[in-house]
Amino acid sequence: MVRTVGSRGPKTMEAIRTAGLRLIREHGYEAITLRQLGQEVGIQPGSMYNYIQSKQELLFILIRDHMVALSAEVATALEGAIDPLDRLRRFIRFHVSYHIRRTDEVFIGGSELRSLEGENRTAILAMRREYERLLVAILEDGMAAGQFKRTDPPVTAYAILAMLTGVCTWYNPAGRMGEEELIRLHQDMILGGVLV
Amino acid sequence: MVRTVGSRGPKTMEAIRTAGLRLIREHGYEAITLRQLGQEVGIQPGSMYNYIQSKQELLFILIRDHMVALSAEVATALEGAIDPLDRLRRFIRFHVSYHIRRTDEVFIGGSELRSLEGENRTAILAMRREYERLLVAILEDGMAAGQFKRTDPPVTAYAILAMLTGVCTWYNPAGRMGEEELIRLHQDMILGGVLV
Amino acid sequence: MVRTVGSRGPKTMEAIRTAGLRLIREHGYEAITLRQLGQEVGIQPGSMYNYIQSKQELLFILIRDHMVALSAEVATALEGAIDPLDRLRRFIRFHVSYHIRRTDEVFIGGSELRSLEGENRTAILAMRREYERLLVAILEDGMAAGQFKRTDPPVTAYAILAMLTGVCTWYNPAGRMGEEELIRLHQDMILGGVLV
Amino acid sequence: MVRTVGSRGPKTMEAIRTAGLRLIREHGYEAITLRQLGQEVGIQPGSMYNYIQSKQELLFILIRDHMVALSAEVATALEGAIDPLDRLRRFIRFHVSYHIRRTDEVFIGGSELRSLEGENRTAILAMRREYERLLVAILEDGMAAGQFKRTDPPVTAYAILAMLTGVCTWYNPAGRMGEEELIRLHQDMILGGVLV
DNA sequence: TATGAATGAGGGTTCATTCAT
DNA sequence: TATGAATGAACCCTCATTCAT
Repeated sequence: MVRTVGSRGPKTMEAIRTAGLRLIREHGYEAITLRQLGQEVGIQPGSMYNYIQSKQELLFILIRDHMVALSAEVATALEGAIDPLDRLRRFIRFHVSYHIRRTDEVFIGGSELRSLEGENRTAILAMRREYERLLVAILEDGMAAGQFKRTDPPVTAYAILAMLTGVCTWYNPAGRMGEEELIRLHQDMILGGVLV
Repeated sequence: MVRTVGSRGPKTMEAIRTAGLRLIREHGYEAITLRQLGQEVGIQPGSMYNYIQSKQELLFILIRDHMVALSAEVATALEGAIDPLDRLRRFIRFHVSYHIRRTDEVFIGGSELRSLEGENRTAILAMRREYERLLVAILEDGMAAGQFKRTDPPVTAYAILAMLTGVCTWYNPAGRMGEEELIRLHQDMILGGVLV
Repeated sequence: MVRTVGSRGPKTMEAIRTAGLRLIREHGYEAITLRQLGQEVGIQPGSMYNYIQSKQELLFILIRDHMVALSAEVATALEGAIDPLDRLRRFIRFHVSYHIRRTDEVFIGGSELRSLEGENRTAILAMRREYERLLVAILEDGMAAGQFKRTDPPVTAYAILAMLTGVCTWYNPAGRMGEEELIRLHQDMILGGVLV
Repeated sequence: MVRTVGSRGPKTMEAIRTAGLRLIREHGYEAITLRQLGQEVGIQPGSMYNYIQSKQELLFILIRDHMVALSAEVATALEGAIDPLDRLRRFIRFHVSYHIRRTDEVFIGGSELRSLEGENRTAILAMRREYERLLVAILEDGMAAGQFKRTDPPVTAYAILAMLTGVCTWYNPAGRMGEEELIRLHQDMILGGVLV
């Protein structure tokens, strides 16, 4: 759709990233072709190789950059907070906020993991585990402090992450629910459940 | 790997389904080839066309049959229950149980929706909406009865479904947590949250 | 269209011939499939092999039978005629008449010759040459008798045959010109040309 | 056979056309494969798609270009001639001459029409009708002028065209009859018939 | 005789990738 | 940097043919 014809230099790489994110999100990594991508960007397929080494590398870059940003931003979001309950609230706020801001990256980062090969996959999985560990640690701390019910922390973390990450698949920013309300709803659900 | 050599007739169709589910789950619909599938089943790729009309149709059949089963079984699971709280507990139990029993179908049913074309996609989306409506209705009833907190029912339903459906991506039946415990954990989380 | 479902025995062979003629004429030998043919006849493709040895053999049979009939009938048509002019008139009458009665055979006999392999092709070509020789002989006799202009007999024969055979590609029996008139027109053209 | 190794750019397209004409003429459109064609041209089958959109389009291009040339050249051939008899002589001369110069195009243009799909076929048929109309008009004019016998002009035109077009199937330029003699023979046959 | 399932070869076409210009 | 032409592998799918039942 958006076709930056004749884009040159650094702008081209940016155009490749943007178009790549959108196309892969929409059709999946295996389903898209470098021809499609080139057309979207406004260059010939062969020219793509001035910017990327391979289709696989493009996927890796997109996911890795997203994971790097996620790690950096979550650190900022939790900065200074010590109380487990406070940290959990902040974690939820950050995660939801990030996931509706960068829907494409997040979605791809989950669904296209299986298309990553060898070391690429290993590297990303390590970063994911690190991120998950943050939540597990919060839960453990909260349980130790007697604030949270005693459960299996990793499993509870997975359940929570599944719920929080889900927003990137169905949340519509133009819909009737605003970001703030969405965050509250998730904080309430996770902290207190549905019961009155 | 498992090669049902010389499988004939109806057995072959069943072998195609089983191998198809596993392969698509593992590599994705776009990534697998009918050669792979044929090899797994123990027949030539062309012979597949005695059972399916196209690769696309195979995907559709796999997802559709899963949705049909899901609809039928959830009805049984909720049968006779009237109290919204009871219905919610049963819904969670059923959903979790089904999702760890039929991991492949469930995973594919979510991740490969985008590979369905035209009417195939429309048909499946309709069935999904119908299923989601069940949970929305339970939430609405419970709120009306004053049992559940007042929230946006569809959004809450999406959040809950995301959490429950997540089990198919990470739950390991051979791990230290049994099915019953997993169900309880989810019932507790959804009903009462993490707070003490 | 006409589907003789469950046809048995000798009727089946006849159905194969008829359907074969129509389909090959319409789409060409290479373009049709035994599946199409089977469907038209009302049997499975495999069952065809109870009647024919191969697709190639079917083509051969269809063309050969047509050539045999052509040879037999032209002999009858010329029987008793001695005068070259009389023979030529009869030849034209017969050729036109046969070619609008058995359009499919005739058309296939010309256009699908190149699809005949090895000996099959040789055999048919021999029969064709024999048939052409008839006309060449008539022309030679007529020239010797001073009735026809002196020209190259084989070339003239080819030219005449091209004109006469053409009717099977464009003549419409339901159109405004009847068979008798069509025959006269060709007799007149060939004998006297267009000039007054 | 002739392999223009390493042919680049426009030369390749020309090589595809030439080889295409020869192969299709020899084996028929349905019977040839892009692998064969590629080998003849000296490129991989897939590379063909830098020049054509599909096998079907190649056929269309070959036939269309021939029809365009035919139309253009016949106009030149008839230019300035008014007398119907003169026009008819010129038409015969041109048609025969063109048909023995471009045997492959002409043969394909007739025999592979049935392999053209949808609009492609419609377009070519329209061009053919236009060409045939030229001859019909000449005949009508000549009859009106009292020069030609009164007959059904379209049918007579078909008969003449069948004879004239036939040369492309049997004429051998290396044989004992030269082009000029061939033209004369057809002019004489059509104008005056075989009778003395 | 007829069927249904299978084979094995191959057909048109696509695509990531390369490279001379 | 960008292009256009090429490669080579593979993909989905079709088809003549075989054969146990």
